[in-house]
Amino acid sequence: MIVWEVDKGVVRKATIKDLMEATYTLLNLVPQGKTTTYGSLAKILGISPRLVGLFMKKNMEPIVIPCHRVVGKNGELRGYSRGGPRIKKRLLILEDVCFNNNRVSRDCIISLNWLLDP
DNA sequence: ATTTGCTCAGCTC
DNA sequence: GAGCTGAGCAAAT
Repeated sequence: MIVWEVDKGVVRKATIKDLMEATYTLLNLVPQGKTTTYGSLAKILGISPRLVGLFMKKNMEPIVIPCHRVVGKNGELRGYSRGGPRIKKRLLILEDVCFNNNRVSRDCIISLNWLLDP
């Protein structure tokens, strides 16, 4: 479990809520027409990929969080609680994300790691 | 292409 | 508390 710095050197463990907020913040960095993966987010946050999925499912704030821009590492859609993968794909196509064979094509997936590096 | 093992918060009982 | 369930992933087959 990662540590979460508050202020004045006060440090505590990251709560689930912290991690959820961090996840959503990172998600806001993903531009329209691109996607990222559960694993990539998880790696940055130091949590398991499953947990990222769990956050997406649990969160019930519809439009503000672009949950549909998170896909499996191989480009598979995985789940979508609001209407299933069909709807998820439809949303992505609406954003000009390229597909081949029900998978998001590689060049529409960004890792977010190299966005943070420089 | 398919199977296997790992992982961990939430949900149910 | 114990046991089951996933919006996942990587390695082995």
